[in-house]
Amino acid sequence: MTAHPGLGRPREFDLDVAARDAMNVFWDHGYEGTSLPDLIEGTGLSRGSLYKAFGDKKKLLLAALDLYMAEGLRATADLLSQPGTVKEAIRASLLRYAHLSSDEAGRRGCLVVAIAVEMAAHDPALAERAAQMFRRIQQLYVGAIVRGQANGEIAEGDEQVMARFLVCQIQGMRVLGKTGGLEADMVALVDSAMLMLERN
Amino acid sequence: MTAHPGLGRPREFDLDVAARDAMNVFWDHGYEGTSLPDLIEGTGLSRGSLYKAFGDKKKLLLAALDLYMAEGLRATADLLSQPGTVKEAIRASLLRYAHLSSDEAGRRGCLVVAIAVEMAAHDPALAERAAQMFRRIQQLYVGAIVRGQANGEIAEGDEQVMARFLVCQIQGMRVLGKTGGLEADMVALVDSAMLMLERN
DNA sequence: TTTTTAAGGAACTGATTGGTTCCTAAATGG
DNA sequence: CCATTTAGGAACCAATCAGTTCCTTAAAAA
Repeated sequence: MTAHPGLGRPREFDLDVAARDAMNVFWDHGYEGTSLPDLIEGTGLSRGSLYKAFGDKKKLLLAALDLYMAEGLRATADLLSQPGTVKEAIRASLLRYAHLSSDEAGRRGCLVVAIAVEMAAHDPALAERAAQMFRRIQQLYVGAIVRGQANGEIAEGDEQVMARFLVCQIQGMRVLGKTGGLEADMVALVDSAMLMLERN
Repeated sequence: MTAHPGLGRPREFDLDVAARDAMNVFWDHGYEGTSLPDLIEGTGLSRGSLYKAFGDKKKLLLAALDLYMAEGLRATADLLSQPGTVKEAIRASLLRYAHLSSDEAGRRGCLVVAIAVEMAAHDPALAERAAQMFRRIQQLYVGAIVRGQANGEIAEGDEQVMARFLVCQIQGMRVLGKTGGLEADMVALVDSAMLMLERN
């Protein structure tokens, strides 16, 4: 779907750009709340082009979701592999989520959370997609925690449970941020969660 | 609107029952995902009766939300005021949320979270309603934490931050539960969160 | 019984929904 | 230059949407 077969008129728009534009529309209005005219306006494409490129509305959401998840995972992975102590790296990644859960960004919320809350109960494929995202973030933190435990920075304990706990805290911040919280309050939540790594 | 003025034909259905029926519909399908026919089927009422009693779809959602929040707050308040140690009471209330975030109940999720995620960014009144719910749960936990600190059960520390932390953990569980988690995993999250009260 | 009030239901509105199907224009490979 | 293939857009589809209006029916108060 991505590579041009070489024959016939080539696509005049970028699939990734279109998916990203659609992502922003779904992000702001959810799935049911997004109409085809919304997507047309957001991408600047026509109905025909959109359907030819992505199939239908649901498949377009999946493409947008994959883009969103890949970028989110990359951002967290980058922060967790930063030089310095492991705890500093973990805190930095949590502070990013705190920032994303505050003020305007917080009000906008997280696309994965929005789709999980809106659609997971009715759409097993989307539920699995969201669960996969949560698991992957968890594994990123598992890696950091294991490193921290190895060098004595982080208390012993089930690394899966500790990582899952951080993921839970992150998703909680994203929900609380929907009603517009101050970043200072979110940072306090991060500091509370960091204590878990001290003593477990 | 609740009390019958005494003149004219009295209402043949119970407002609370109708609001509760509507609550279940919104709960399962969200706001945008709920159509008027859905509400008619769910309540067993007609369009005319529904609009005469509640005004419009949004006001019906508010009535349903108020019912949901009142019951949720009462359940948590009850568990927190149970005899025994304060920590046992807090744990019991968190275990209730863990149960509500597991398996089928988890997949169904929380109406307040659903509405907050779907509508808060676009509807300030609903955002405030959800924020109010989060604040009230937080204050319930503040009361318990202060009691626990007074008798030495719970570590010293900012009771508002500690309570907010628990609320954040609760909302996180409800998000994770949307993709269908095991209750044992949720209980492990509760135990992790309880550690916060030990040492802060 | 009469008057007053509102419940309940049916019919209808204009707008919009997601989705399909054309047709024309254009860019490629041969 | 020509044949092939697809992009892009316009017109159109049946279905459904939230919401309104009107009318009949029924219950209470006087």
